[in-house]
Amino acid sequence: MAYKPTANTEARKAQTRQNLLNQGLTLVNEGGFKSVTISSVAKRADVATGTVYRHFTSKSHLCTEIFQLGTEREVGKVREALAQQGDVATLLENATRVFMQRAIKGRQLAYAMIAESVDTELDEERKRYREVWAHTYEPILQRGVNEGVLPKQNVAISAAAMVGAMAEVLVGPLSPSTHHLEVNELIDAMVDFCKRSVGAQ
Amino acid sequence: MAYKPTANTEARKAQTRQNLLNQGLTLVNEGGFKSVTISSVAKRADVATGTVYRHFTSKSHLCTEIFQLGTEREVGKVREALAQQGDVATLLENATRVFMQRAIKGRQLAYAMIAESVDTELDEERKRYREVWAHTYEPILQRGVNEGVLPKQNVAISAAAMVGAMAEVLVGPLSPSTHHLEVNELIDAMVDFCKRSVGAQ
DNA sequence: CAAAGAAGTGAAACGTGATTCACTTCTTTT
DNA sequence: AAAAGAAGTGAATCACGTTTCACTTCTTTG
Repeated sequence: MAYKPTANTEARKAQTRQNLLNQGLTLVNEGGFKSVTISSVAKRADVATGTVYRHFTSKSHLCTEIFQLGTEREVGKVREALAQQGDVATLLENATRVFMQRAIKGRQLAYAMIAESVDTELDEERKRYREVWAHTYEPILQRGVNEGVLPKQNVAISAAAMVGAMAEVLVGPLSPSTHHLEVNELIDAMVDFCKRSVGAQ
Repeated sequence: MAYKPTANTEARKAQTRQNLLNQGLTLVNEGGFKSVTISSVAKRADVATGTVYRHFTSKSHLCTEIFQLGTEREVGKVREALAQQGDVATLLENATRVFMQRAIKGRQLAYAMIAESVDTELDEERKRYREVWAHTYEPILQRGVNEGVLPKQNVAISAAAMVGAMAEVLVGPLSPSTHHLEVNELIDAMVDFCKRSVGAQ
């Protein structure tokens, strides 16, 4: 008589869970973490609020996972760009473009992921991911330094600083309202900035 | 019989108001905006919660003024550094050091001022101040470009990016816990980074 | 000093959103 | 098909901080 869900049932449950995360991410996309409430997520995913608690122990837990999902996705894309063949300057340029381009569509998301503060728990997670970001850029910088095409520098700091620079221009003067600036102009400027900042060319 | 407060009484009131702001700023310093509540500020200033509403129409209003107070202070210091005599590279270096040094003691404050999101109203204010920051650095960059010591570039973007870079390393890998890094090492690295990023030597 | 009005008080009302839990529905097992 | 347990529900409760307001205290004026 003892009931154990079959693989199939478990899969369905997992799907609900995943759906909650996806809908949550969508919400962040649209209005940042501040628009994520248990009921807003539940409504989007078309389940009751109580159901959310069958999958996540607390709102913090839910937000943390949403954050991870979103960040992992972006980091992955940048890693991909950096894993290609090519010289340091080119790869750096490509990675910058990928990061910027993706962040611009989905600016709200980028902002939420990089800066928006929610609660202590999520802030901790974000701190961890700052390192992930830095580590994403570190290898290419290190390679550049080793090859002698980049000047000697603390690559960890340079990497973090580069990410910060990109993040800032995304949420700063270039807010959706302020359009005295073409998107491409911005990206080009940042490509130059990033290259110069680490001493490429 | 109609009572009108004398200058003296008004001064005392103004003092209460100022005290609320100062105590609020202290709280931000210690625990970010999230630790600012009407009652925490009131308690610190040793007045009742209701009193706060005699001076500020709402929590948002209070936070906005605290934010302005804190930011104005920092911007002022950097402006001062940039107003000295000297060549572009030197002034830039000095300004970077001032910014970084001040932000490091008072990291929580720096973070709160630059990134911590609180409510829509304050976010608006922060957006305004991002421009202020950018404008603070713009003139020196423009001068550098004019003098030909810096390469042609979009100085507004460069300025914003520089600020972002500094902000990031302040809240990132260099969190209070992570001390594998000397403060001076960090500052030096950022001075180099900033100079390179705008193409100074 | 008495009246008028400003400044200050703080307990209570409110608002918002997280969390709980008794209950229903769906799946599996015998 | 009945029992056992998992998944899902959503109204009710709770937590926590903001805001209000009737009231007290302080200051000024005639």
